[in-house]
Amino acid sequence: MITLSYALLGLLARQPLSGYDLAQYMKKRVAPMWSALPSQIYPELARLEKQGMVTYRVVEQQDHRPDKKVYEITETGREALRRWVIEPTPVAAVRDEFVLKAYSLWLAEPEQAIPHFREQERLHRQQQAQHEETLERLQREWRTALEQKDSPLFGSSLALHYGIAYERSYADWCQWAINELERHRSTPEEES
Amino acid sequence: MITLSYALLGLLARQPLSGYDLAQYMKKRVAPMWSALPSQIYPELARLEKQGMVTYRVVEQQDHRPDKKVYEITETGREALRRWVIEPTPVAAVRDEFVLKAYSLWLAEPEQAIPHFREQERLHRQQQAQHEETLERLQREWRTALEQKDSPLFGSSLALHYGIAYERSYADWCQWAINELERHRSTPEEES
DNA sequence: CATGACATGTAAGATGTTACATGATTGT
DNA sequence: ACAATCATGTAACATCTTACATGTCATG
Repeated sequence: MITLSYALLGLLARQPLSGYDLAQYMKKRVAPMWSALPSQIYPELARLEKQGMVTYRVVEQQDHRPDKKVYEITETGREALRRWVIEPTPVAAVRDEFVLKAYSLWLAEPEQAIPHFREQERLHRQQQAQHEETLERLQREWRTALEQKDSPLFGSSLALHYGIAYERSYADWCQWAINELERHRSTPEEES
Repeated sequence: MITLSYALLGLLARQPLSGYDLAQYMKKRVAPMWSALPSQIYPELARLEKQGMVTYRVVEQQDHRPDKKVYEITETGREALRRWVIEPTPVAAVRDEFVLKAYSLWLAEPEQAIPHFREQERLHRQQQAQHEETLERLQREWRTALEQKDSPLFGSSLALHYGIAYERSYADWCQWAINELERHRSTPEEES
């Protein structure tokens, strides 16, 4: 079982969903932890079904919209997920192309890099704001559930807090880098 | 050209290195940005050589140690690296198995998860301390070079600052989560 | 009249990991 | 005696991305 399987089971443990729904969730809600495209999700769901981790029923739609398969987690799937959750995990390897570019930035003109840092900062602040909004909505609507460790919302809260911290720290780094780059740019002028 | 190529070129732009050296660097210094194993690095170096991005000369060793190929970046390689550095970059997708487990933590007993959070916190604080040490060493030994935007050490500084912020934010999240988990554990007792 | 939402997939290719192979020297 | 360091790779496998295929309805 690959990690993606557990991402899917983690969503299905909360509610039944179609492959299409799962793909949407992977883009939005699960984005701070894992990501996958539909072309990987559909075959993986078929594999989970063969292994007895999920079942599905075909739901016919109105308005000539295509039929959909709504997947549900089985007790076997729930057990596998429970076991995986409490297994030890190796520290995640970071793979960030933008930071890697920063490492070789000394080869280029700072002026050309500054707009890219501004854009990254903007996008990460935007993502941070979105997570904060989601968290606040959960807190307003489900105050009591968030206090129960056995509520799915407790898991959502943990993940959202991670996402918020990650995005803020990333955006702050961009801001700091822009400052450094601009400081360097103005330094030669101080010679006069 | 895959991202790994630029990671390798980014190291070779600073000094000539063997494949073995590069593999060591990828494990330590480049870890906060990218990672790769020797089995991927060696074939990739061969491809870079075919493309004229790097050259190598065989260096015979003493003490019956195996010969090594010391790679050097070419002007072509340096130009490719320079162009890549100032290209726009899509926001990096996060893929963190531990955070994904947190999302489904409501299915398990918090007591079983707490030690894993403690271990992750320990490892991330350790990594943070190591980056801080490296940065301080650079600052002590190369104070003037760090102020020059065209010095490799400027790139190192950017990357190290990122790594430090990332590790601290991760460790802080673990600490916060442990607190939450312990609070939940003690809550039932407050009923009396 | 084109794009996007809905809905499910397949096929080919790129990228990354795990396991294996060799062989001397130095440290525990 | 056993593992680690130095040094370079190959082969097989697992995973992920990109491109393609199908068809209707609503929106701009």
